[in-house]
Amino acid sequence: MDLKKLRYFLVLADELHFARAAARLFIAQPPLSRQIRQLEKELGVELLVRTKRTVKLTAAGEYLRREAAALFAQVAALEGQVKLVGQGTLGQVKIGYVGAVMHTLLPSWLTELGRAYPHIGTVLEELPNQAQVDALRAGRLDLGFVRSPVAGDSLAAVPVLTETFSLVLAAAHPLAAKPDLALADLAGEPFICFSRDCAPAMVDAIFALCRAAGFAPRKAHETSQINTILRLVESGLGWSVVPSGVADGYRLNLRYVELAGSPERAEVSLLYNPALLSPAVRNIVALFTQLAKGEKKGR
Amino acid sequence: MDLKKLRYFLVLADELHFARAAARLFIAQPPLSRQIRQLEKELGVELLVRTKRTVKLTAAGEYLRREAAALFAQVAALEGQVKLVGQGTLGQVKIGYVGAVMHTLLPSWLTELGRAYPHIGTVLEELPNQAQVDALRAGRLDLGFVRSPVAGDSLAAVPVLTETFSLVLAAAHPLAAKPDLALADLAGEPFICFSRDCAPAMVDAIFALCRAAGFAPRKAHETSQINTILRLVESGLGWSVVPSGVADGYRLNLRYVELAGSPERAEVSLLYNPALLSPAVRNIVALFTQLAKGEKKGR
DNA sequence: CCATTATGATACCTCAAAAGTATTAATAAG
DNA sequence: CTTATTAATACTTTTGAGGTATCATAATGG
Repeated sequence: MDLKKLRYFLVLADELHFARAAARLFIAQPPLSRQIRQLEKELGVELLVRTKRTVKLTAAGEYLRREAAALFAQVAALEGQVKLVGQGTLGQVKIGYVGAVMHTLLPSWLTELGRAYPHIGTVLEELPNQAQVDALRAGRLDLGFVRSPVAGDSLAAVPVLTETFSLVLAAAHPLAAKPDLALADLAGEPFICFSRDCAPAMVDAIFALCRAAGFAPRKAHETSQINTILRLVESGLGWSVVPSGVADGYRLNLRYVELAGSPERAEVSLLYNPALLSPAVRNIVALFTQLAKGEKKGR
Repeated sequence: MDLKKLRYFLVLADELHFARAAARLFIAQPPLSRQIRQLEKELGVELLVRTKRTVKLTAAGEYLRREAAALFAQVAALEGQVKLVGQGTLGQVKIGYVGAVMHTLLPSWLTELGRAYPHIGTVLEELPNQAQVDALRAGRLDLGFVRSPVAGDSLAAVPVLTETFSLVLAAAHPLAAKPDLALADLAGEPFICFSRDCAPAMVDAIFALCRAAGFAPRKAHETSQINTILRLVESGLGWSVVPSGVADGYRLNLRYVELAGSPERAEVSLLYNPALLSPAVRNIVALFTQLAKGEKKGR
């Protein structure tokens, strides 16, 4: 069964007159007669009763007429949707992210994404840096928000957020009350450290900050999740240094001291695989690059 | 977009190899390449990335592959269903009936219909005789259960039920207590009559019964619904004669006396329009004719 | 009742497009 | 550097869809 034959049948079912239907289809009457008979032969069913100079649909014809119309609607919808996928305005995009960005730019950027491309769906997954890099290479992920720079060759990176670091300390800690609290004050205190495996560049930057303050931190605990670091700090188990942005995200009993004086910065980049660049991902990268420019200007 | 091209694409998307896909489609490789490129041109979208000796689907290709598979499933289902409609095992049939048969054979016959043809749906409508005849002629109805015989030329009738008549009287009526109650006893009493317009043959038979008993009934009230007749009789407004079958249907305070002695009979026929005979209706007529034979043998 | 008209079917021809064959270009592998 | 693999290209063949002319049949009008 061919869509052309079905289209012919639909017009004929509408006109119930071979010559008029053929005219509407811009073909002559005999080919129409033939196509319809072929369709009937294929289906093994009479679709029309041709009698007494008048053409009438059989029960099977009525049924086909009703259902075929629905089928054509679906085909048309499918064609349109494939075009939209090709243009990158329809689709599903898998996005990975490090936990911290959920407290900074991700929610508002996803809102913008929904506004700009309402028919693009997202699958979101919080993942450590390296897992995202692997997933992007393998095509299991379309986009990643990672702590940059990453070693990833073959992956493209767009810096989207640059943050200062902040010293963080339990509000209940004896030193928290000190007005001009600085990094050097914590030289002897236990340090809660982000895992170097997950974001080496960021950890290196934090250690560089300490070195500039004249000491090497005493590493007491290590974890790969910002949330865990802050909970440990709040519990009085030590102090830490985190990107300043997370201060807004978690409402805990903590004292933050921004370390804006030093040149060290924590950077988040948007990562994607240029070899597997779908139109939707291309559009999103463009949108997010634009948003990143706005953020920088906005500050 | 053509189903043939779509089928080619589906196989290619499955194989991701032009030569193998072409072999599976029993065509040579160049025509397949051409058809796929035509499909891409029609849709205005790249469906495949042909690079590095390896073929890969784009996002649009992935989308089309998924949706096209569903589309083919629908087309196959449609083809099957049209065939079933042609065979008369799928469809919807409009059935009219006079009220009385709802208390005799209709419920059990519809159960049998559901068992024999589970995919045939029915639209049931209680209608007087003449309305059914008109609707059958106009094609608004496929089948009718009527009091026969009917004047209807051009309609085919199959007798399906022959009933004796029963005299009916309110249980509270003075005469109801009489043990050997007969028609002649009611000569002077007011008679509740079925409308002759609706089923002339049946009313004529009832009057013939009275004439045989030696009197002409004194018509007090007239209605076209059995239910109304029985209610009026129960209220003591008069007596009537009805087909015996209805005695089982209505549980009212009535006394029935079967008039089996006379040759008069009430007959129900299955009526249909042979000019508009769909396969489903043909099957149902055959089934019901069979059931009617069983009923007759069963008695 | 016959001539006329309307309508779908049939016979035959034409042509476009789909499929086939041979070959090429490009790339990966040894 | 050669060989093998794979899709694309050029060209030919074949199929089948569409066109024209005509026929058969049934409704319509005088």
